Amino acid sequence: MKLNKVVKREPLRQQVLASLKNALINGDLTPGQRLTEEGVAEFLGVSRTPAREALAILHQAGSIKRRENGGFEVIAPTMEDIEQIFQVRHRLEPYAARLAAEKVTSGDIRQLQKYLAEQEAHVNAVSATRYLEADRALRGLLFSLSGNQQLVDCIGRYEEHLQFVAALTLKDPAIRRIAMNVDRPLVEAISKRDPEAAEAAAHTQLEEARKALMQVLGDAIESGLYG
Amino acid sequence: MKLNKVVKREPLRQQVLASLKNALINGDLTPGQRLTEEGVAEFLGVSRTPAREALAILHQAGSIKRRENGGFEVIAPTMEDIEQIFQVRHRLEPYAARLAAEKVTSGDIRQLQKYLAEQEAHVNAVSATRYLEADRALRGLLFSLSGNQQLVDCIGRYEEHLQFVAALTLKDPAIRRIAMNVDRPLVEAISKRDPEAAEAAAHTQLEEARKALMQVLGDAIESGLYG
DNA sequence: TTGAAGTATACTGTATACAGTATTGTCTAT
DNA sequence: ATAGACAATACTGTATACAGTATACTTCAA
Repeated sequence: MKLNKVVKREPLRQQVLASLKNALINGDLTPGQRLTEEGVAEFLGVSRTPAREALAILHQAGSIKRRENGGFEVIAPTMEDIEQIFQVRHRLEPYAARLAAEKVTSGDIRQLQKYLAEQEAHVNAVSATRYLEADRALRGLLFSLSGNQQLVDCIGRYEEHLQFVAALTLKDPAIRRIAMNVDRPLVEAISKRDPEAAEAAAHTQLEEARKALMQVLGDAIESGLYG
Repeated sequence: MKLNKVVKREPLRQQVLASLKNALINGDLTPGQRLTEEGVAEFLGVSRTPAREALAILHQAGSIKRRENGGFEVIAPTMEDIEQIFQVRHRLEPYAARLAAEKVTSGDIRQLQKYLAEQEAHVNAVSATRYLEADRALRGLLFSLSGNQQLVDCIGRYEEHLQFVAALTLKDPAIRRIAMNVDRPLVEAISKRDPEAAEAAAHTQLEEARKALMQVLGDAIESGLYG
């Protein structure tokens, strides 16, 4: 039997999807922006088929919505959406943190702290990119430590809707510093394998995050930069 | 200006998707079963394109998974998956029930009770179809009464994974009768606008449902009818 | 009988063609 | 100048063609 090729060529669809997701996260695609199959296809130099499929997946995931007459547009979460998402987060994420604290291994703890250090290192940077990457990595690991894949999937569902607003919020180093102050205790509680403390820290962290996001979103809407 | 046509023709993709979803729910497609673009297309008399898109959506939703070498297969939730889903349900659904009890209107209550009566009417029927329809309708309404669309979406994420096993479980009228015994108090608590009682009833209901599903799934796996 | 090679088959990924529809811009007649 | 008709444009929905690849099958040789 022949071995599989080491290089497994990714379908174009996946590459297009990755491009679009990336653009959504880093703000190249802003809420309200129009997207058509042909436009995406042409821009990325592929045919309509993979573009169409990537858009369908994004649509299914809720990151974009169909326009009245053709095309899609990037979703612009309202303040109400954000409030509702945080209600759900309060139900799920502290629970995930608790489970993680019960199951975490020493290796996991090292990795969590590595991500945290990575955040610390970029907390005052001009660009928030590296900070955000470390943040996403840390959160991803933390949730997966819960050992409950269904829980991770549920959390993943709304994460994407938050990313644009979160990135907007964390552009400001001052807010990053505040965020670190509530991230540290969470990692610490998990490192001490203290489920109660982890759950409490997750609640605190969410409350801070909610306040910051609502503030920034409110300002953005008011100044007409959004919506 | 001309009025929009009243009849807005559904894309084939949607029809294919609906067919497949329906087949998943009522057991025409059983876990482990193979699905190919061409097979679906031919069976439903459409070209590969809409079939492909419907499959992509199902895949994205997690109802089917890609096979090693071509095609998809219907997902077969393991006992662990079900346990994990119920952990999530315990976090979300009692909360949704609580919110619903706080916001429910008299009209909603009438509708809930109508669905409950519909369930009662078919609890001993030979086919579980009508019972299941009423059950889905009731749950859908109940959750949407929470007023939190993000919460509804999260709940919707895993619902599909449960439906096959739930349908299998509720084939047995005896289990349907047990289910009614825990459904009634929930609707009652909401009708009384009692959030505490609603939350508690939802927990109880979930615990009963979990036990029943695990039992049936365990038997099915043991007898090799599944997996 | 068995192993190896070559061939047929089945399926996906991708591009492209074509039809249908809504919107927009333009031209003409009044 | 303006209303109304008509053409151009911009999309999506759907079918289909074609290439690439993995699997199964068959055939031929030792």
